[in-house]
Amino acid sequence: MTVARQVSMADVARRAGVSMATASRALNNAAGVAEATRTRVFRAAEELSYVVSPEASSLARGATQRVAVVVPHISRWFFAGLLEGLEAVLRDAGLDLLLYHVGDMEDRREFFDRLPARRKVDAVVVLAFPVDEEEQRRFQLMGVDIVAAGGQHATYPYVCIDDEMAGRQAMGHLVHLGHERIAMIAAVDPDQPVSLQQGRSSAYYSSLHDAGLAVDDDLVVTVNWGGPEGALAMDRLLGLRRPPTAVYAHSDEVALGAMRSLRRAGLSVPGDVSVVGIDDHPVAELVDLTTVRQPVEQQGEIAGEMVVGLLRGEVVQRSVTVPTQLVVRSTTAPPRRAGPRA
Amino acid sequence: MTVARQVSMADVARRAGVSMATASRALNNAAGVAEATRTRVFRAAEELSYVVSPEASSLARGATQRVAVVVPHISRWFFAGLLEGLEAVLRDAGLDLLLYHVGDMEDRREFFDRLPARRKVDAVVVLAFPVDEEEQRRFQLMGVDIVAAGGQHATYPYVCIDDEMAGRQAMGHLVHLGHERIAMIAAVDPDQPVSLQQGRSSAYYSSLHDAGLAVDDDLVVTVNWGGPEGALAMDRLLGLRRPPTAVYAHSDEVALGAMRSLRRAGLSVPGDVSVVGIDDHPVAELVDLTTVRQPVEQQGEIAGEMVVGLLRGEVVQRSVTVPTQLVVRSTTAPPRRAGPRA
DNA sequence: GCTCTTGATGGAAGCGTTTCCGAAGATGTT
DNA sequence: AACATCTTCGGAAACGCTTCCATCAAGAGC
Repeated sequence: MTVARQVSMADVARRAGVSMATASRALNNAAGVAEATRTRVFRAAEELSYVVSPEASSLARGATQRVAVVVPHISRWFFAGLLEGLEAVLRDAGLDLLLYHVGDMEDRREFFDRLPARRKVDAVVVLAFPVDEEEQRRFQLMGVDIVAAGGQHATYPYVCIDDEMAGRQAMGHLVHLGHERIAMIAAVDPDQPVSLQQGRSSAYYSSLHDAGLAVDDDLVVTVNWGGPEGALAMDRLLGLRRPPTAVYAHSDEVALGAMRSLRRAGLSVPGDVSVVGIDDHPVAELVDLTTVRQPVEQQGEIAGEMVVGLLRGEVVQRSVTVPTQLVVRSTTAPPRRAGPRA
Repeated sequence: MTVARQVSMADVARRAGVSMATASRALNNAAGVAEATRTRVFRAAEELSYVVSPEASSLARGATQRVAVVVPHISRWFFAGLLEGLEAVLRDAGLDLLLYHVGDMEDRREFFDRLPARRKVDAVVVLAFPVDEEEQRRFQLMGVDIVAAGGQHATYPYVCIDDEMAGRQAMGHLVHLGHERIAMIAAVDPDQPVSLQQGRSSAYYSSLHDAGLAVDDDLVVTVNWGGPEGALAMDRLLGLRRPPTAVYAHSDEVALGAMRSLRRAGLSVPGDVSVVGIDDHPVAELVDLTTVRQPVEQQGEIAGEMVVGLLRGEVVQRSVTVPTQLVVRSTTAPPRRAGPRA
């Protein structure tokens, strides 16, 4: 694998018959370069297939043109979707995206220890996790811009959905159908210090309250995020003396798990019990799951725009909340007169 | 957001009472530094909470400690999984990961034009897409190491599964159950020049052949990758005078789509028709889909190890093929004596 | 025709490391 | 005691670019 000697800006300048200063200005489309000169420089660069050394450029300029993205889970649909949106706008803006997976607390410590290495990036966007005070100080110290996505944040600009609202859309649907014994399967991320989606839970209680329905503590079960965990939760609910006629799951993945338990128990959905999720995960459409849609890529894009704005020194909105929307498919129906067979 | 003046290596050197040369050597654990001196330098660095400037370091050293990962789809499970594995080993090796989404041909051109900007990365791993000759030359020109994952590659080291084998495992299962009219829903990526997963198709024909079964062209339908597309394909198959009693889908997502069509048509799975996929997507478990499992994260990890090896100048295996495994769940069963009701 | 702007250009000083090379002590050999 | 060898260390030249500042030429204004 032979590598031609890297052609440097000096080569371009020489070929174009100008000084390096001028070559640099021309190449960067900076002001104060005669049009003819600029063209000449560009041609020379073209001919030598020259491309600037980002290292040198960053070093001299003091900005890296890179932004770090910190995610707790890479392959979970929600995060992958955010990432996709984010990448698109960052790329359009000529920014490179450094990906960091920060799963558990250990990773987190390491990340804050090692990585925010000075000047590695100009900004970082943290996806769906809170940043404690000490960590905020670190960020501040390294002087990077921060934006958060997928969860609201006190200190930094953020984009997210209104979880409470999303939850109420799901619950409202169930209530509206006439359900009175509604269960909630709440999902939490074991590796995160706190849940960012409190709203999803509180929506349950407020909806019940608004509908004049009593809350039965047996009907809410909290599990770690994930399909199999959702199934476990459903098993528990099915073991109740009076099982629910409907279940509200914090996410589609959890809902899917619940449906599996239902299926294996020989119960029909929505005949015996209705199920509603949140997210509108691509598979929701494939299994005809009623859910509340949240625009995922769009959130990523907005976060991206915030970063770009910040980097340009513009003032950006402190927060934007994107709307969610109930999508009724076929896992929900009015309750049986006599509830599911117990 | 006030930023303290960046402390440089000169500060550290001064504080430790040594020259920059020595400080640099000490910090890099290079040979030829007295133990006492090294300790002193480290302490000074610690006290000043010094961290090297990656830009300057790269510039001087000529290596970036960064690797680019090029993916055709970020949020598709398979790629996200690869990414997850890859990120983990790259991170352990102290390498940063630059993410590039190269969806269609347009992106691709842009990528090769702009991004391989000299020195942005030390290596690139391309996920599941072929690299044409011109593009190979570009790579060579920029002198980076390349590894491929999720598809075999003629020129670069790669890691992948044996698609033919995976397909045969799926088909073999169907044949073994006694099916004789087996359909195939082949999935292709419209944005990619060629399908990297030819083996999945050829397995169909060879399995049929081995079983002494005739091929009926009506039974194979090719669609773009995706659940909804799978559903369409199934609709077409159901329209046949003699529909299949089993379908082999190129992926779980496609299989899921097919199942939706089946369900909507009032057909039961596996009662009326059996369905088998490939991948063992997390939801496969939740819908009890029979499938062929491929270790996704592991492939990412292996690709990562290859990169790390290459960067260390070691010789790495030209290719590694990870094993797949049939996972029988409940979407497959022997055919009805009289085929599905038409 | 002669200053005054204004616009285009070049010189050169950084940016923060790494690393080649030589200097100096320290150690070991006869 | 003189000399060769090692080890440890400092000086200084890259690395490839950006940008401040000065210079210079050419129109503008009188």
